[in-house]
Amino acid sequence: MLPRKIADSTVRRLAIYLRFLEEFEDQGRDTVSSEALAHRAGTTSAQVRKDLSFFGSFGKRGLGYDVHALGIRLREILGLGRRYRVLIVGAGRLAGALVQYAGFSARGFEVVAVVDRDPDKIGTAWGEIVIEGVAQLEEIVVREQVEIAILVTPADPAQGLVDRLVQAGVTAVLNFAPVQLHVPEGVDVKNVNLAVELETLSYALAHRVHA
Amino acid sequence: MLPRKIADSTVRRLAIYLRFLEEFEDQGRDTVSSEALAHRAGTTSAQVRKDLSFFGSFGKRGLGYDVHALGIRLREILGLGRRYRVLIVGAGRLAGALVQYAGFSARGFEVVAVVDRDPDKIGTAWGEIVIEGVAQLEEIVVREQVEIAILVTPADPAQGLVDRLVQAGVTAVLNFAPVQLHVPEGVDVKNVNLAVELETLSYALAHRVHA
DNA sequence: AGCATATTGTGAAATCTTTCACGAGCGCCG
DNA sequence: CGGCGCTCGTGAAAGATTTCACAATATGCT
Repeated sequence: MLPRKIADSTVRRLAIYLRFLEEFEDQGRDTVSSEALAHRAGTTSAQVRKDLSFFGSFGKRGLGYDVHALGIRLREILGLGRRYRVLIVGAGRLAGALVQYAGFSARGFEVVAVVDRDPDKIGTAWGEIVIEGVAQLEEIVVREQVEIAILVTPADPAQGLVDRLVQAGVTAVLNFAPVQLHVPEGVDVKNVNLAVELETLSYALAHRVHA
Repeated sequence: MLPRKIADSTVRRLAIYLRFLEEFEDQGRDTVSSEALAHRAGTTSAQVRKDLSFFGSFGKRGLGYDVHALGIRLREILGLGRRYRVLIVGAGRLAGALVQYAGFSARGFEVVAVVDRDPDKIGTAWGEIVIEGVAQLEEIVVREQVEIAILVTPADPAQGLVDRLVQAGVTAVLNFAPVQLHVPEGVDVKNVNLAVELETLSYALAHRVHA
């Protein structure tokens, strides 16, 4: 389960395949072909087979893949066999949407704490979770054994917060702040930037062939 | 302003450069080197120069780029010289966060309507905007001259909704629903899938070299 | 059993993206 | 005004990813 270096694009597709596999499983299908998966995932069958081949050979020639078995295998590969304890930094609306998003906890990502800077928010409850002060950041990371932090703050304080998180032991960060975070070797950061997504759309609109 | 085919990765980086350029402009800096931009954007100076070179040559050798002029040029390239009218489909919490997100309107993306399926939500106001019924989808697209739709619904209804949007004339879609949408030639779709982002993080955690 | 059909697994080829490396232009200073 | 130091622009090389194409193997039918 440990090939040297797998492309990020491959890992993302594996996550997408898993989603459709689960759908097929719910529908009671036993097997699925690379072609069927590819169609659902918006890629090609050769791509699906190549992606999977990095991790072993799971299919049966002439038949396809066993839906259930491949699902298990993909969850294993993606590290989804266990739960992850997640801290959300910043209690704005986007944070609220993330806390409530069922897709996360279904996949094993459990939000265990939320912190914010605003004294008016500290102490208020979001469902099970009571918002704590950002001053307690380090204490919370240790107390809750946080492994993943989701940063949902303005650009300005983001780097300082990530420094504190890393210092406290967090090694994986999902960053929504529109800055490039600098972190030491061994810490993973994934960036999500909604403005950038919209801007690639406007690029496409602007450069469309006008008939 | 019309090179054949520009990589998506390049366009995304241009959007990122623009963000830092604006920051530099606010700081009153007149010029910036490819090296400085690269550092902020988490890439290399050669990459920055190559990205820009697809669209012309904007720098001065020995000096760098004029912050103001390059900003204008990038906004032009990205199609940000005008405002875009955006419809949000689905009025959940994530939609709420998007409506309120200042970054969008600052970049010229103006939310002109929100629709939902839930009769309890229809008629309630979100700031300036009154939520309308999904039945009015086509009417709203025409009335408001919608160009971009943001789909923030569960997976199930997403394809049907996108079919209706395309039929009504929308040609750009930002899709948060965890499905691969099938659209005709000439329609652009960008996908944002938060679960996939987290799963690439858990992949990284699972495959880390355990010292 | 033999044949037709389906679909995987995978090297090799094609394509795409990033990095390298260096010539050339620009401004400053003496 | 000439030389120096800086930084761009870019073709070519390297590296990464995707696509191709086909042998291998499984099933089912007669």
